[in-house]
Formats: sequence, structure tokens, C-alpha cells
Amino acid sequence: MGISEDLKQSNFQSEAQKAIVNAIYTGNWIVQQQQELLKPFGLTLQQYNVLRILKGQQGNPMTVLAITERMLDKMSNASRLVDKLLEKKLVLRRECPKDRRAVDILILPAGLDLLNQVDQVQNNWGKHFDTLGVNRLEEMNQILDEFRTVFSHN
Amino acid sequence: MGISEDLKQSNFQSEAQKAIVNAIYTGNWIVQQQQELLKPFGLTLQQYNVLRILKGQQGNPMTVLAITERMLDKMSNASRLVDKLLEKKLVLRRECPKDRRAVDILILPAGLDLLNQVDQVQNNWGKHFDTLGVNRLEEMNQILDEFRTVFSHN
DNA sequence: TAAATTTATTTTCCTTTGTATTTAATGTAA
DNA sequence: TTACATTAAATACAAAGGAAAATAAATTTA
Repeated sequence: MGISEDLKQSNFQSEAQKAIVNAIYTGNWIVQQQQELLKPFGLTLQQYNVLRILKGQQGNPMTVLAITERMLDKMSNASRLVDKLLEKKLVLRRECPKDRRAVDILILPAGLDLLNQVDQVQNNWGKHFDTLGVNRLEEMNQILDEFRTVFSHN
Repeated sequence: MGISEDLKQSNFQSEAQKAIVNAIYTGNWIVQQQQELLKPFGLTLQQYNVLRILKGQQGNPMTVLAITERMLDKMSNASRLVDKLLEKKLVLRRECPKDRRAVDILILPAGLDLLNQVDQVQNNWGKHFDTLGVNRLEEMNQILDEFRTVFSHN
């Protein structure tokens, strides 16, 4: 199958139009796959991303603002996401001693455990793409970068 | 700029991991751009897509089910989206004479007008990508198709 | 220091989604 | 025909998301 059956029906005005739709479609496709993977673990993709960011700090606390800055989707309300993780007892929230406006967030052992379980499934899933070969994947990354860069020249 | 500054920070385990994140990121990036374009017209991306599907029918009515089938994001509730378009008086809803369960939806002149305005802005925006050249865009479409196809072999 | 401004986070409001259930009409089989 | 299953659309409800306002602490400026 090339571009999905539905997409095939549409006859695109231009190759660019097709690329635009293809990029959206492919992004959504992956997101949906990831969400399916996460469902059994009771995590949304955003919550999972926050957990990973926290894990990356190796036990050091992070303020909500710092988390926001590291998130790819800046629009998502990190405060809300942390709330959800707190409900699940995966993270700890405490007042930042240096700045009482800020709040330090720490990933708990339970969070790390869950993350390890998820990562195992995730990595396994991701391996499928290795069959494309590193060269092809590099090309893909290169071309997607170019694609977005078109607009930097504004 | 290659993969965005934020993405650069992450050091990916593999080229595949990077491609996965890149695909999600690029898809979101386009969606956000499109949403910005649509904002002044008071349309969400999904509503816009439904309008375009209706326009494609050239004045012929379409049932809600038929709309759903043509939507790329099947999960979106076409009934709800049509409701919104109805509120804006962009479409007409009437009982389908052949099957009283079904409902025929028709795009109104106001809907076509709005669509023409949007399409003008949209096309203009899309032209930026032509600078990549048709060959490069074809390559992109090819590689994204390959990327998704990895999983067809399940 | 007092007042004004900025910063960090939370909260609120409202819209949009995901999912499941409901309602009504049609189709099918006894 | 009645009973049962299927189909089309709408509705309900909870969760998630965008955007702005509110709260509270820190910083700057006069």
C-alpha cells in the first residue's frame, strides 16, 4: 500500500499538496500507534513524554517551566499533565526551595518502573522501522527537515 | 535549522527513533500552520475538511456516513462537525428521501464562498513548498509511504 | 521601602475529542 | 406479520486541549 486507500482517492492538485497531506497523515498514524501502545499502561502520549523528560533528569528535580520548555508540544499545559501523573503517584511535587513561586517535580520509582515497562514495548515496536535501513531513515529525517525549513525563509 | 532546536537537544537512540519523532513533529507543525490559517475564518481543520469533501460533490448531497468514509480522521464525529457547519449556516441538512434514517448534507453558497476564500490563502501558503522541487517532494511522498508500509507486514 | 512589573504556576472557561449508548428506521427470517 | 439483527445518526459523558485570567512570589524601578 502506498499512501492509504483513502488518500489515493483524492487526486492532489500538486505533489506539494500530497506531501502536506502525507505528512499530516503519517504523523497522525504514528501518534495513533503510540497511543495504542500506551493505553494498557494508562498513560496518554503527553503524560508519557513528561515522564520521559523527568527520567532524563536522572533524579534531579525539574520545575514545571523547565518541563514545558523541553516539551515538543509547548501548548500542552505541563501543570495539568503533572497533575495527572501525581494522581497516578508516578511523580512527586514539592515547593522549590530557591523560588517559592516554582514547583519541583521528581519522578518516583513507580514512575521509572512504569517507564521501563513502556520503553521495552516501545523499543520493540520501533525496531520495525530499522528494516528501512539507516540510510533511508537519514534521508527521511533530512527531507522532513528541509520540508519544514521552507518556511524559515519568511 | 534542521530538526527543531528542541529536537536537537534530544540525542536519539537511533535514526529510527529520530524519524518517529520527526514525523510526529512535522505532522503537528503543519497542522498548527493550517489551524492558524483557518482561525480568521472561524473554522477548525476538521470542519474545513468536511466542507471540502462536500464541495467535491459538486452540489450533490451526501449522507453523514458518506462524509465519515471520506474523512482521513475517521474518529471525528461527522454528525458533530456538520452541526457546527450548520450553526454557521454553511451547509444544509435534510432528511434523505430514500432512507429516513439517513440525512443528506449539502454545502450552501455561503459555504462555497468561504471555502474559496480559504483555499486562496491555503494555496498561497502551499506554494512555499514548491521551492523544494517536484522530485524532492515525490521522494518525500515515497519515503513516507515506505515508512508506514513497514507495519503492513505484520 | 512602596509601587509597578515580571515570572511561575494554577485555575477557569469553553471547545473539541474519544467512546459508548440511544433512538429510529430498515432489512431479514421464521 | 412478529421478532431479531443491522444500520444511520444523534446524544451523552468524561477526558483532553487552547487560551486567557487569577494567584502569588520575586524582581525592578522610582
